[in-house]
Amino acid sequence: MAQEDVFKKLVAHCKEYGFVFQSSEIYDGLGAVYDYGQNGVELKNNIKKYWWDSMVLLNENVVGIDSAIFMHPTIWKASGHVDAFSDPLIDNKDSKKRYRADVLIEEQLAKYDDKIEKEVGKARKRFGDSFDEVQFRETNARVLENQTKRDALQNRFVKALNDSNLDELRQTIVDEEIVCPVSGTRNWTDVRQFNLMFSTEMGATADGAQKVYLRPETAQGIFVNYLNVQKTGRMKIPFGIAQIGKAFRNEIVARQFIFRMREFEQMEMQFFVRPGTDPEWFQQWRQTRMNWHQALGFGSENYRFHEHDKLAHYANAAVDIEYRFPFGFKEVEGIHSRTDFDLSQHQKFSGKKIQYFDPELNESYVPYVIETSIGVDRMFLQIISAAYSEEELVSEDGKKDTRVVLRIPAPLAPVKLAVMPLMKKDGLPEKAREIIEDLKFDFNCQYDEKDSIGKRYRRQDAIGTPFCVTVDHISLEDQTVTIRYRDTMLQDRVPISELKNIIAGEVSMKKLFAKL
RNA sequence: GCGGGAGUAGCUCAGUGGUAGAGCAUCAGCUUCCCAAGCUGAGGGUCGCGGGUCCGACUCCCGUCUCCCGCUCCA
Repeated sequence: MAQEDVFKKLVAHCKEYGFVFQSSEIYDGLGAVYDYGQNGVELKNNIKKYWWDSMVLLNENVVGIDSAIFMHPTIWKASGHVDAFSDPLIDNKDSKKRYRADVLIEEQLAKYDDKIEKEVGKARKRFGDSFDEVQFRETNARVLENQTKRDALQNRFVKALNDSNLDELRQTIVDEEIVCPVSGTRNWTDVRQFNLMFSTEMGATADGAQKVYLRPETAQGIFVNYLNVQKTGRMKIPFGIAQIGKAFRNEIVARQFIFRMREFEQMEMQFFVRPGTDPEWFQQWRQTRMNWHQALGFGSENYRFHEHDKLAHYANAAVDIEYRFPFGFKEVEGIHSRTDFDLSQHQKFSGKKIQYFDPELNESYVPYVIETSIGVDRMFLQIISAAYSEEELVSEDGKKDTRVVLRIPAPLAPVKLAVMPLMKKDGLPEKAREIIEDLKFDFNCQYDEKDSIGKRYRRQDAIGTPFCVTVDHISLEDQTVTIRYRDTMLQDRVPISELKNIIAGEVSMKKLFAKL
């Protein structure tokens, strides 16, 4: 089966079995926004619990917070998002290629530099040791001509950027006769500004309102609370702050189902360390995080690290953990060494001292930060992708058959067990209800009496229920039931009184933590 | 945002200028009983939405929304 087909089936399966629906579907939907259904929300909550517990419960030096989505607008200036999240884009009408207008102009500046360096290089070769480079640069006609053009372009470019003058940016591209590298033409569209941050207004009256942004990442909520948590929690470096929350990005192109959404959820942990120890903590967290992923048992060969060669403005090291999705290896989690960039920026913009007094060193410093950042929705998609399988079965009498089963790790499964009477009579339904009454406070249970028992098993397979408990006539005599396992389809007969223990052992998060 | 393709029942799809179909799924009843597809019956669609042409539009035209593929972007 082709991989795209697998992906299509996944999307269909997610809808058909109540995992993921398109947002506002009865109104034709809303682009790149999705809702989680009755089973999806359970799986999602379990993923968050797996992460949260592995961070906050398992590490005594990691604590959690829940910061607001709205934050002071200056935070986004300090973080660099106001500048970096808004790109002026221009399309070439012939090649249909899109470029960042500022990048095109920067490349043009580089071309002037190349021309100048070429002249200088030629002269150096010609004159050898006696070459006076400074004088050459100041006097050579060709160098001066290019330098003048370059400076003029530079000034014009900076002014246009500062004024956010998009027409001027376009005119600059036209005047410089910049061509599309693909089509070679100068048939450009207008320059348009894409702001990747959503904004709204706070304050009821129009004149008193201030522009606020929906956070494009949860990290800043942690940084601006660094002092609060460190002081009130009496935290000693190294320590971490974890947070799970929604973030919003107005993506130009948001596609591939829930892989890239405009409203998404992040699970982030910022780990504050002594400057200079950041490389070793970076190594440690990258391994810890990989272990967390692989503990789910989907096969280590399906994961890999992807080292960044191009680093974001705040980072001195960055690596992604990628999973082999049906559409290729894609990022699920990022581990970034963010240096002291964020805390220093907030120190600068807020005017508050954000430092840690290290008693061992007897000095104060701005801590360095190692960030682990994972998308809940991507993790959800990763698990569904990994868990989805179509199996060919051959029954005892040789009949061929297929089943669709979600092999979700039991601790993450939306429904832990289904209890069903073998037949809808003779008191079996009542007995089944009785069992559910006893277990429903411990596990998410489902009752089903409709259709044949085999069909009911398949329905549970399709949503990844790890255990099916069946009540038959023997149950009424000796208080035992059969428990059928999703992955093997095998059954055991066990006393009803032991059900709780058996299932609890299998669905506990401890089962996963044991592998960390 | 550009180019290409698509949108008919919960799902997969058929249909075609003349009152909307199938299979599966759902629900009710019966039957069998430990691995889907037994019998009987029922519900469910203003054919993505809006406009136009026409006596008449699911079908033709225009617009729009959404999805898929490619480009582009990705902290």
